[in-house]
Amino acid sequence: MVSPVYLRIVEDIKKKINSAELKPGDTVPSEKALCDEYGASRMTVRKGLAVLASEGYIYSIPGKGNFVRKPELNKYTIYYSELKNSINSVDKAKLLEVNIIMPGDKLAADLQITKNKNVILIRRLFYTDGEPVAYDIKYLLYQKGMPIVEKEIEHATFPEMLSPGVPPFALKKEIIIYAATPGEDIKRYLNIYNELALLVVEQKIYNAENKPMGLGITYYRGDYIKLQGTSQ
Amino acid sequence: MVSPVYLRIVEDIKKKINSAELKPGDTVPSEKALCDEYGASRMTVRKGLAVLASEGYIYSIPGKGNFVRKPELNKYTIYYSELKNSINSVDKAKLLEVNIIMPGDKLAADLQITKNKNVILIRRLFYTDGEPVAYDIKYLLYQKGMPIVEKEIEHATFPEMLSPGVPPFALKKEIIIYAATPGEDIKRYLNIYNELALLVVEQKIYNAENKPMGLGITYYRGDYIKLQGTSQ
DNA sequence: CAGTGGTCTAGACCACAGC
DNA sequence: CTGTGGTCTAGACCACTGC
Repeated sequence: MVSPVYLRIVEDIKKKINSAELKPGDTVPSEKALCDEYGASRMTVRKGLAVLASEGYIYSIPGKGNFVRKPELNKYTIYYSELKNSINSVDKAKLLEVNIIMPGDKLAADLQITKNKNVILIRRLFYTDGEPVAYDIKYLLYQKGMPIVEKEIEHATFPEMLSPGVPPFALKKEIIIYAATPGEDIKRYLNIYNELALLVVEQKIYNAENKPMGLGITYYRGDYIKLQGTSQ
Repeated sequence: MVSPVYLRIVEDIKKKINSAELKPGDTVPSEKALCDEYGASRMTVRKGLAVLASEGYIYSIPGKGNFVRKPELNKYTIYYSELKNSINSVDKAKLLEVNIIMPGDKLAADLQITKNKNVILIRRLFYTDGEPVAYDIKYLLYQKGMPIVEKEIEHATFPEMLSPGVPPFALKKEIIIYAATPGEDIKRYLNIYNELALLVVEQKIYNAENKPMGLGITYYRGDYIKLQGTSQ
């Protein structure tokens, strides 16, 4: 059970980078030098370097060499869905309204459509342990094959509302996260009687051609939700 | 200017996945079949498949084949630093306090240390256009080479406070995002006179051995900051 | 010019799936 | 057993860099 040569190269170079023996900007030993050091063929060495490159540790400049990359210190990965995330989870959803509306100026601009195009509006309330914890609004462009049945809409996440009309791999998504104080209507929906902050998450879905397919806004009780992100 | 064979393989298979011709769970044509189809050697075909695998499109099971992966619909990438993010930016920081303290129960547990260990406390106020927009607290374990000079601390981000004692590639980080209402002290620091929500971002930094190195909490005026994340 | 990385081949041997 | 992917070699030719 000895690990393959290319993985030993990967591990050795990772160790040198993590221990600051190789610093950002430094050149990694040339492929020829690594061939000699490990007694390996060039393709094997290159496979190891390809792994390091795909993991963001190094990059290469043709004719010059391989170099240690500056780590992206500010990059985090976060898993978010309206109904489930790493810290909290919604156990029930109630459909408040499904309707077809004409967009106002802001919505038409957000969805990059003219104001005479119809938009599907979906409003829901999310519950945890019987308590309302979030108020959710979605605006969707109509897609072929989109679920119109209320049963299907009620517990669907945003991408699920669009598929199977749109294959999921082709979707690009964007979220914007901020805090706000609730207006009177949201206070009523979420049973808020005293001062309480909302965590607001806006979701925007684009198709493969970067055309907006839908906009979603979810207002969470601030004492209910926490989002979590990790680096690497 | 013809693109290399392995990239043509990558693009062709991506197209098939995005157009739902290949669905999650489907098998990609075998390496032998792709060799025949493109008139290429096996190593060239494998290079293309390696790219698709590293980008999350496919995975392989030895002895069985290559398969289309289910897309991670809930995964987002977010770039966050206390002082700068994609939508807003801090232009000035004021150091309120640098001190050495004994941790309370909660802080000791968070940092996984005993209560008799000293912790460095740093409190700052962030400004944009002359207005205070965020209140920032950091708790750090002392590291060799850590900057003690106030000038250096004032405008440093969390990872910068720890390096060069800790090489940046070795750091793992975690953020937790939530909304809250401000207490009296924060209202005073941030000039908040009426109802206003806070966006709170907790940062935790771990070294390569998963030992906590520091905890940071930043309280942003809700009308100031928006965090942005994108999929893919 | 020599040294670098980028692409590619035509084989090889291995371990594992499934019949 | 055949078919699959996983590792590896010893060459080749190309384009680019820098002296």
